[in-house]
Amino acid sequence: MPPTPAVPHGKRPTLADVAARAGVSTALVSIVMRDAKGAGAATRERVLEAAQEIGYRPDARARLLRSHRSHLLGVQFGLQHPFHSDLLEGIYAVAEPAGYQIALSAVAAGRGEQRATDALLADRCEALILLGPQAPAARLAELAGQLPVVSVARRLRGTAPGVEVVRTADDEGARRAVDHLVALGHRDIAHIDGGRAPGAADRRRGYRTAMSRHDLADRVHVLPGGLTEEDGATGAHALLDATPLPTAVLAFNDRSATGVLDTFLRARVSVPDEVSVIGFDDSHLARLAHIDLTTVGQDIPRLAELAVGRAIARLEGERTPTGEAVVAPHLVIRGTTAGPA
Amino acid sequence: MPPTPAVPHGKRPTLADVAARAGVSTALVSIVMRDAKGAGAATRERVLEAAQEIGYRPDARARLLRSHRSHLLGVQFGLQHPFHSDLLEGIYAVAEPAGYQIALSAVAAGRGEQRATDALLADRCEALILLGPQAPAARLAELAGQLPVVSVARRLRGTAPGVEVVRTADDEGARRAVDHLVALGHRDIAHIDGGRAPGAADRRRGYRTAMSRHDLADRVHVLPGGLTEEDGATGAHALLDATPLPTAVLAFNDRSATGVLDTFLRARVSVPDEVSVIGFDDSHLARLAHIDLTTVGQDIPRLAELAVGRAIARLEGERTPTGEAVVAPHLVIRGTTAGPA
DNA sequence: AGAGGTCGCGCTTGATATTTC
DNA sequence: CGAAATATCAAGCGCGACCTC
Repeated sequence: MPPTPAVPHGKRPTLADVAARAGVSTALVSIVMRDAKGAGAATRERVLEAAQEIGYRPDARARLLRSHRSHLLGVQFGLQHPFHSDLLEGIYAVAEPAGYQIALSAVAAGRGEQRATDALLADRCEALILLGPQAPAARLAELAGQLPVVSVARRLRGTAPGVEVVRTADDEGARRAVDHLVALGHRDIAHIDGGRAPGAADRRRGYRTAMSRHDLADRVHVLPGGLTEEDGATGAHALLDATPLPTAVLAFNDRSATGVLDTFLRARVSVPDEVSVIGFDDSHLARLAHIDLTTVGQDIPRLAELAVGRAIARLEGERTPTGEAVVAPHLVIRGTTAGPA
Repeated sequence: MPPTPAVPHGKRPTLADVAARAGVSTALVSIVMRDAKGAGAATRERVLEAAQEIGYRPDARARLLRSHRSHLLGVQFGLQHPFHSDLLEGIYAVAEPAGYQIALSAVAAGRGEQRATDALLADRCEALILLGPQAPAARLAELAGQLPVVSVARRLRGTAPGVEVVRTADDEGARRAVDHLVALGHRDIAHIDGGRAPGAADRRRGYRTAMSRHDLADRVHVLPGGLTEEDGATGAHALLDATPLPTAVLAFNDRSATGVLDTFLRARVSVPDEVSVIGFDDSHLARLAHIDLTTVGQDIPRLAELAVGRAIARLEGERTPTGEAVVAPHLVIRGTTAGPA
């Protein structure tokens, strides 16, 4: 037999129940539950005890309905993006201490961004934080007309007025990677890009610019890619087919770089002895001892802090968008890069 | 200049606003917004138009507050578990067509399961679906005393009355893997286990049982592991150090198997020519062309369907827990297994 | 300062009133 | 005239802001 629950299903206790049990008014219970001032120490204790006994929990919805502020930040994220998971960790860590709750809405197969944001709006979020949104700028602008919107990791210049943008300096990241390789003595550096993924265009541009700056414009070699391991593997195969091999490869991200590493291993091409490989993101993957990938790290805690901070700033008085917040990436040198043979 | 929003910040339109604009009562607007019967076609159109014009959206919270049913399923998941992401996709796919909304609450560093479930309860979820919960059985029983609780992918027998359990037959999965290897001619089959991870004990047991059934009890070799790539790599190194190498390795999951593969590649041990490797989960990773991992697939759509189904069944009348729902896994044969040399 | 009373947030939901054939 | 279709009314859901004692 299951243990007798303090409160059977379907009969959730309310403020009034606690009040009755403690022999006080509901208003007082409300005060106590919110830790507001206006209640004596003795009563406070009695109320808390009564609440405990009957298993009372404040109803968040009723609460939000009544108070004009909801202190709710809606976050849209992609279920299949580990990078979004990392950002979410950071967002929780910043938002909750600041007194804001997070409402999550996932983008998944069969559940597009429109559905995700609609759910968030219906939940009365005060602001939206969108991780790597793919929606057209017009849609973002439309949302921004209704409430503060922060776009993380997607560049949007001018086309979506009112949208706050928080992103990594992707071009600078690519530049740092190229600089590092050139410093090691590389000249033939190929780039397997990210196609139409957020940030891909900037990384591609950063790569090109950096190559030119080192007088290597004629060595520029961009291969079409994407954001998965498979895209990296495909790119690596293309490199193997077209001899000679470059001495270094800059992949769009760590997942792609992993595909590159794997392909080279199978082809008996030694990394970093024959070819150096650099990733992007500094994901958990890159840090694993047996991958040990040199990569461009995004400052995830900082991105999360900025995203939440911008949203809150807009909610708490700031009228105008601050424009872009661009966070510098940093190079993390590990074992997949070395001087050319 | 940003486009003039239909509704400026902070003045969210309500039913009453729509009613005033359409010249009808709020009750009627409510009927129209819910697509309920009781409104004429012409009025319906007029109301919808008015709602559209002023950018009205129903307030989900007020709605839930008023109606006795909330049709809200709370789902707790781990941010760093790709397997949970896959399950979530399935859960969305089943729940929304059934008329239920999903409230997400993530477990992350600094945000434990208690916090996660508390948030869900405060949100007035009608039932809880917990993905791979690690909380003590007593806590789960306590929750089950308040509302229907479904635990996915964690075994709980007897110790947590009232909790519905949906899980894969992990022991059977391990058995199928061993059977496959034995059929190929393997006898020296090692198992790098999952330590204390959910399902690890069952997989370990399934491995042992299957080995015994094939009269290979004396070849049983279990190495301590875990659920990450690193754990697999560590196990593989241990195998390499202690000659002779087994002819086949069963890893706890695909991530662990990836670590094993990588380690063997680096050590110039050919897979599957010298050693066969099997994973568990049939994650996206395993399917990648360049990994091509033989693995034990969990039936994610079925797990999701059962989890949501059980929760809804309990909400819609069924009084008693149905006990465990155990889903059969299936072997997915790819390129990392072959006969021994 | 500590306490209670009251109203209404935005919505749904019976019961009730008005129409139409 | 009565059933069915439309529309309205009024009462809260659980809570917090504000007022009073």
